[in-house]
Amino acid sequence: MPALPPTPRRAATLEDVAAAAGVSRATASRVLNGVPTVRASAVDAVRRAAADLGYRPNPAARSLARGRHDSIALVLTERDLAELPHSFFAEPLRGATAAVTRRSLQMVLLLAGPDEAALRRYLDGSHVDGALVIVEAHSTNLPRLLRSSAVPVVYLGRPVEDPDSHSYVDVDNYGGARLATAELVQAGRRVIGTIAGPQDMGVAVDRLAGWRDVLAEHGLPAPTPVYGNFTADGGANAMARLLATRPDLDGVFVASDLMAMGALRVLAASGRRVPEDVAVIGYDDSILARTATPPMTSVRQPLEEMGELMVDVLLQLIADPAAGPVRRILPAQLARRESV
Amino acid sequence: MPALPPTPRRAATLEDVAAAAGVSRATASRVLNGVPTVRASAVDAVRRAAADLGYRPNPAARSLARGRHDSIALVLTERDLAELPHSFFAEPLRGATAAVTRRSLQMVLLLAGPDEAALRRYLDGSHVDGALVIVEAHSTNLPRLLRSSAVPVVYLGRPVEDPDSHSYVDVDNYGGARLATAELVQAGRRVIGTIAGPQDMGVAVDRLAGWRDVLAEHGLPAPTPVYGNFTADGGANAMARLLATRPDLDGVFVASDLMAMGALRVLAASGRRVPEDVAVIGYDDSILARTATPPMTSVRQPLEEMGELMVDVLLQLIADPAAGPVRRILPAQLARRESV
DNA sequence: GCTTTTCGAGAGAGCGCTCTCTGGAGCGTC
DNA sequence: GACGCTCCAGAGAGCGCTCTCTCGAAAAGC
Repeated sequence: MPALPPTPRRAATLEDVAAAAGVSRATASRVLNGVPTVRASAVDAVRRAAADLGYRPNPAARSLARGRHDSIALVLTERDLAELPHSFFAEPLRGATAAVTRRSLQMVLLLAGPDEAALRRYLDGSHVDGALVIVEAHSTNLPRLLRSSAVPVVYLGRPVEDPDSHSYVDVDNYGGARLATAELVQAGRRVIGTIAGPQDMGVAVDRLAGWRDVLAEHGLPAPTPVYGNFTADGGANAMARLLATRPDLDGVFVASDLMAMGALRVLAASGRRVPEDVAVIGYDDSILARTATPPMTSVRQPLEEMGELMVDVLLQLIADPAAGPVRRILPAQLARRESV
Repeated sequence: MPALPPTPRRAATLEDVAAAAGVSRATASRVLNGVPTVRASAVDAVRRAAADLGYRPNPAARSLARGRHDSIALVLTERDLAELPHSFFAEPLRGATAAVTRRSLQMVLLLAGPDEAALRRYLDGSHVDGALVIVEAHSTNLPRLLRSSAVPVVYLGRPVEDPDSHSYVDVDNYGGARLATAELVQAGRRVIGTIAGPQDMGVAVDRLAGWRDVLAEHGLPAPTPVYGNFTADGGANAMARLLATRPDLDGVFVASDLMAMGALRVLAASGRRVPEDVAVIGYDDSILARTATPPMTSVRQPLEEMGELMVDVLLQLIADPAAGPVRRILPAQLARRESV
């Protein structure tokens, strides 16, 4: 005769809790959901029974019954994950996850691959209550695709096309560039160039404008800007071109840390010392800035805070989809190090 | 009289599809799940109806009925997300997500905060079918906590304690260190030091052993190793100490790129050129290595592949939990650049 | 003392799907 | 021609929870 099989260790259900507490399933549900119209002794009994049985509500059943999911999607692209500097998605991710956890929601990770339409289908397929999109704005047409999707969507950064019809959380790029340029001026630099990003990106346009305006306000001449593509090599090329035009350069504002790494390499190769001969300020305050030689001053974006704010905005939209596009712009800061 | 309310645009259910196709719900379900015993004409009708109605199965209902979730958890820690070099989680994440998507599962992101027990409760709470843990091994006691959790767990990297009772995917750290050291020997270096990691981490122990063994095999003396804590500043301190003991150093193997950044800074400050005076090899092949001045040779771990493999292993364990701990070790490679 | 109101809680109908059970055709067999 | 098979497909019972409906009992009102 075979030994008795071990107790199947089925997870406790609400039914079990109700039975153990001597109340109906409905009452147990009320207690666990904080409905106030329950006699105190019943509340205690249910709480105790739930604890004793190690009861955890089955989220699938709950979601089915409620028609809500208590989970939101986080959309990243494979490309960005591979190429973006560390902080760009790690920090917002951290902020968003913290905010989501605090509200006991869960976050589903979605990697948008080449087939972005699949993503739209997924979002319309009633899996999540809303979506957070953290991708490089210009590298995607997600905003176009997701417009009028079944669930609300919040973007990190202003979408390039038709920004007014989307909800987003952004940082003040113009202000950040002003901060950096003003710092260089304050340090006594007089020939302050810039390595700007591609001008089909709003971010890059704003940063260029901030640099230009501060120079103008101080009556300083603006060297012709050079452009990079937000890569290290692009930054190196741009720096070489800038030095060719303005060998007397004594300061440079670079629109990203990654480009600044290339720029530092070229400055070193040309025999110039940083900051003695040329002061450099990057943008992003990424790990690259912190570990550069010398550690580099850089414009810091409140990325983690942005992630949290994205969740706030998304929940607001989930609660009231008609609240229309919500836009929030946060100020940039300057992380001062030894390159100025 | 109020206008008729707009059609509620309720999502199509299986019932709707079945009705449109003129079959029962059961048959529609069969078609959509690829059960072969269905007449061809019915298959067509159901497929067409599903397409017409834009039918997407409700995952909550499916999960409830099947008792499976088709989703796995990805566990990261806040700390790691903040401090680890870019590639350390981005690449495995990418590999894992790709593998998960390919099998049309979904990935739920879990940030393990200070309260790691909450994580255990979550995993036992029947939300996911299994978990992937991508955290710095020594910074956590997750393995202890998650042992005998309700669902299978696969770790990136060998857990420090009691590794034999856990499933993991790791890379051959000893072999990677051998690769790097052999490269330095081959380049004609004769005084080859190492900046090792904390010796309470298995990874660091293995890397140190690889370096030592290769030197011994070539009959080269091994300078006393110096230790860093896997930070840039730690690497800088270690480098300074190493130079103090062995001013004649002409090669150094550093157990992480981040520490190598600090080392490069100190080498530059001491007036030594890389690679002319001292050759440097890092570990991780992160963006730091690629953007360093000069671009640095580094040991590359197949992190993306590891992420994919983790998913394979996890699915295998979900299918057969009794398959016992599964261990997989992948070989390291060398990414050659200009620092040797 | 009887009716009305309020409060607390049970019954039970779903939510959308899966999957077992059952049964009707259509075919071959003796 | 009765019987047994195989092949398809419908009926319907859940999966675990929420939430409306309903109702008894206690409190309040006249």
